[in-house]
Formats: sequence, C-alpha cells, structure tokens
Amino acid sequence: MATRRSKRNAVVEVEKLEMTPVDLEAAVRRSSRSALAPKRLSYSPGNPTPQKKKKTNTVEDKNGQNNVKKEEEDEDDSSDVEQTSGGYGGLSQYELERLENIRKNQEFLTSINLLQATEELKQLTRPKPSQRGLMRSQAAVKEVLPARKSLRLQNKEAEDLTLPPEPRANLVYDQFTRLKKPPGSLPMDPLNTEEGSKLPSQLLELCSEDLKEEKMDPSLKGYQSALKKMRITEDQVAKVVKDRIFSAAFHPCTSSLLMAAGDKWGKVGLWKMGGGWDDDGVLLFEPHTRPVGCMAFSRAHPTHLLSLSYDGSLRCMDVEKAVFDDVYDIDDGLKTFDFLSHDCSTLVVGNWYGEVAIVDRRTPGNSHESLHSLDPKIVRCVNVHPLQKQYFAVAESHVVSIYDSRCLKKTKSQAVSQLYGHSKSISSAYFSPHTGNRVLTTCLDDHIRIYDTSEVTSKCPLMKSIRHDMQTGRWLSKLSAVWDPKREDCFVVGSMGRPRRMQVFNENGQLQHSFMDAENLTTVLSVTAFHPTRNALLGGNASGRLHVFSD
DNA sequence: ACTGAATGGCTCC
DNA sequence: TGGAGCCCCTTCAG
Repeated sequence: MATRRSKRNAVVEVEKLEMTPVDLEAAVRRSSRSALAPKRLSYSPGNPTPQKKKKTNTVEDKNGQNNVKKEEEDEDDSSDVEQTSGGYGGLSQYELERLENIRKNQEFLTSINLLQATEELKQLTRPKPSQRGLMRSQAAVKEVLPARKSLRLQNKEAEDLTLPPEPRANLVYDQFTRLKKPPGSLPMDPLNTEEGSKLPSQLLELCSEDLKEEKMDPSLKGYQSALKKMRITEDQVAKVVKDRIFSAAFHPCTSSLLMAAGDKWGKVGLWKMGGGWDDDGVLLFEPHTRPVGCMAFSRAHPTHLLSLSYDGSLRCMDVEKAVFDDVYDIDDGLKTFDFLSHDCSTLVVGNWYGEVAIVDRRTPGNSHESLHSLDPKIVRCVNVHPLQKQYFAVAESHVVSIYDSRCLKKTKSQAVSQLYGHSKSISSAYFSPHTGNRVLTTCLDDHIRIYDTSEVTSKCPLMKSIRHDMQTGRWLSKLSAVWDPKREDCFVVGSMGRPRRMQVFNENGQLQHSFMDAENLTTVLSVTAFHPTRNALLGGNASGRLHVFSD
C-alpha cells in the first residue's frame, strides 16, 4: 500500500477497491486526516498506530477552558484495524476473492462510506466566500491601480519623484499617495450605484423609524437558550466593504437589520440584510482614506452615523441631509471616540499621541474642543460611563485609567482610578452597559479581564481573568471583547479557534454559547457587535464581509 | 493549483 | 526614541 497520501484525491484511488471494507474505511479516515495535516507521519503496516501524537491546534490548547468542542478528527480510533495479510491460495481462488472484494467494496462505497467521504471532502474544501453584497458591481467600483514593480526590478533608471496630482473630491487615488478628503461636507454618493442616483428611500425610512424594545428574558438560562436559537444562513453574509473590516455597528432599528462597517481604506458600507436595493442591500461610501477605526450610530439621532479614521477625520453621516459632515479633524492619528452626553452632542476623542479631546458638535470646526494630554502617550480606546457621564475609561498602553472629564488638564491629567494587571498592550476597555459597575478589557497578553468598578473613585479590583488567544497576526484586525448592550453581564468576542466561531461569555468567565456554522462562518471574525435591542449578532472579517446570526 | 505580497502594529533592544 | 523582528492569521493577483 502506498505509504503517503499527499492529497485528498487519494481517497478514491482504485487500489482501494481491493481492500476489505474495514481497510477502506480506515484508509479514508487516514487520508482525510493527512489532508488536514499533510506533514503528519504516515502509517506503516507493521505499526498501525504510530506515535499517537495529540496534535490538536496548539492555539486551541492554549485556550483550554474556552473550548466547547474538542476536535474529533484527532481522536485516533483506527488502532485496532486489522491488516489483511496476503494468504491467497490458487489464482482462480484469488481472482474470485478479488472480484468478491471489489463487489463488496463497491457496495460499501455506495452505501455509507462514500457518502461519508464526500461529506468529509466538502468540509475540507473551503466553501466559496459569499458572493452577496459588493460583487456584481465590482467592475464599477474597481480601482485601477498601477502595477507596482520597482524600477530596479524593471532594470530602469530611477526617476525623480514627483508630487501626486492635485486632489479632487471623491476621486479615488492610488493607495500610496492618497490624500485626505477635502474638509467640509462630502455628498453621500454611493460608489456602487450609477452616478447621480439618489439614496434609496428605504434607507431614510429605516433610519428614522420609531425604536422598539423587545421584552427579553432576564435570566441567564433564558439568554443562553435565546443565543442557541440564533442562526446564520447564506443570505446573512455579504461583502459590505472592499477590504478588511476595522469597525462595525448595528443600527438600532428593529423592522430590518441595518448595519455599517468601516474598512482599511476609509470606506464605509451600509447593509440592509434581506436586500431592498442593488448589491443585495449594500451601499458603499468613502468618507475617509485610511482605516475607519471606530464608528457608532448616534443614540439621540439614529439618522446619524459617526465614523472616525486614522487619517485624522471624524465625520457624521447624515442620511436626511445625504452628506458626511465634518465633526472633528486633526492631521492624523485619530483612534477612538465615544459619546459623552446623553444627547450625543459632545464626544470624547482619543488619538495615537496620548491626547484626548472633548468635542462639542454644536460648535462646528475645531475651535471649541479642548485637548488634554494624558501621561502615557498612547490611547487605544475611550469609553464613557453609562450613568456617571463625567467618567470615561481610557485603554492606555498597560493600564486602564478612568478620568473625570471635568478635571482634565492640558497635560498629565490625574486619573480618578486605574485598573492594573495587564502585561501587554490593552486593545479595549468598556464599562458594562447598564450600571457601569464592571469594566471589560481585552489585552494582547491573551487575557480578557473584568474589573469591579462599582466604586469608581476607589481601588477597582480585578474580578475575573479569562484566557483567550489574541494573536491575530498581521492581516487580521485585533480582537475586542464587547458587551451585549441588552445585558449587564455578558459579552461577545471573536476567536482564532477552529472551527471559526464567535463566543459569548458571562462576567464570571463562563462560556454561554459558541456561534459556529460550517457553511457560513469560515473566517476569523475580529469585529463583533450585538444588536442593541434584538437577538442579533454581527461579525466582520478581513475581506469586508459581515456575518449575522439572528433569531 | 499554487505562490507571494500585502503601508498593521506591538514588543524588544 | 526608532528600527528590527515578529505574529503566522486572510485575500487577491499573477
């Protein structure tokens, strides 16, 4: 028997027709395994169970408690497979046996095993990504980028560098010379519809509908069973932006699910699940030119979507006026924002340089914001206390500081309280949605932590620390654990584990549910968010696709 | 079918 | 303080 099956096609080799059904079953299992992990040792006839190396995903193992389901394919169950030793008598006898074996095997294949093998193959072949969303009109949206090949490789003389062409509004530039969008309002012209076409009227209707709150079972058990009922189907995945998703949000409307996502090149996509207009209900805009690091619909004015970009601009999409208005603007390095006041007219905005600005939207332009330098020169996330609005948490490099917005100084503002225990950089810190009695942090030291902040001004103890793989590497957005806004005690986080999943935990670190789907969830969903009132959960991936689980 | 490149971002020195 | 080293994940173009 061939010792090494390099490829999955090996499964249906003709030679297997001569094996006994038991052999065949084992061979199928083996070859499917080798397709999963091609470098694994092959079996030798004399030693049917070579080093039973429990090589599950190391990442999984690190996660330990986070596992819901161990991967069965590594449970080696073929150890007792009998090896048929030659032992055939005369040739005619052999021929008879051979024919009989072939007949049996064909019977066997047509019964369970072939079905099983094709099932396994289906699992191994990566499903084609969803073709919904920005696919059909891709040609219209397509940016024509010059081929990038160095002059040296082309054996050409170096050219004098020339300045990029003068910027014109809404023109897409080469990624390497692109400039910021011009200041002032930008028209809300979708990139994926015909030029001059108006926004679909449904969009404004949805954005301005009366907000309803569904009655939810407050018990953890009831919540858990609600999560288990949530499903994802083919039409709940769509390409909403062109590139990797950096931020996403649910619109609070309930009659349909409306979402926004921001990508690496400053695009903002809106998606009404279930269609309604072209591209399966997707509208694509470009209010920024660099990653859209943070976005949120205004709670006070649901026709407003605020989006912030590394390019230094913070804009407000206004569906009524069909424009992207300027809210705040610096040269570059905006990182995070949150609403400060209940009416969403004031904001706290953080940048890469350790500065926090209080922005009042009622006074246009940059003149009325005040800039405060916090001590560590890094701000990755700001989040305002849901009740005591003067307090906001700042994820600094290795510590979360809680500041009082009334007591900020030009430099080195004193924190009201600090949360310690992080050994690497902190990606996010959020107050629990209803009381603010907890702060949820995500840290690159592979831990999600929950602090007790019921007494903001005194020492806030660490309540729970949950191990979770945060090593997303270069090409994925970082993970962030985010609260379910419908509850005080549960949050969702993406995962590196396979099969791909989103996980919901409670504040005690107990896994409530893992959202998985072999067909429709096949990539890492770094950006996650729960709907504010409905049982719906979104996850955004590195190719600009949003995935929705809902009931 | 396969390969290489991708302008992110943190940590360490 | 700034640059090298690293993470090892996904996607797309060639």
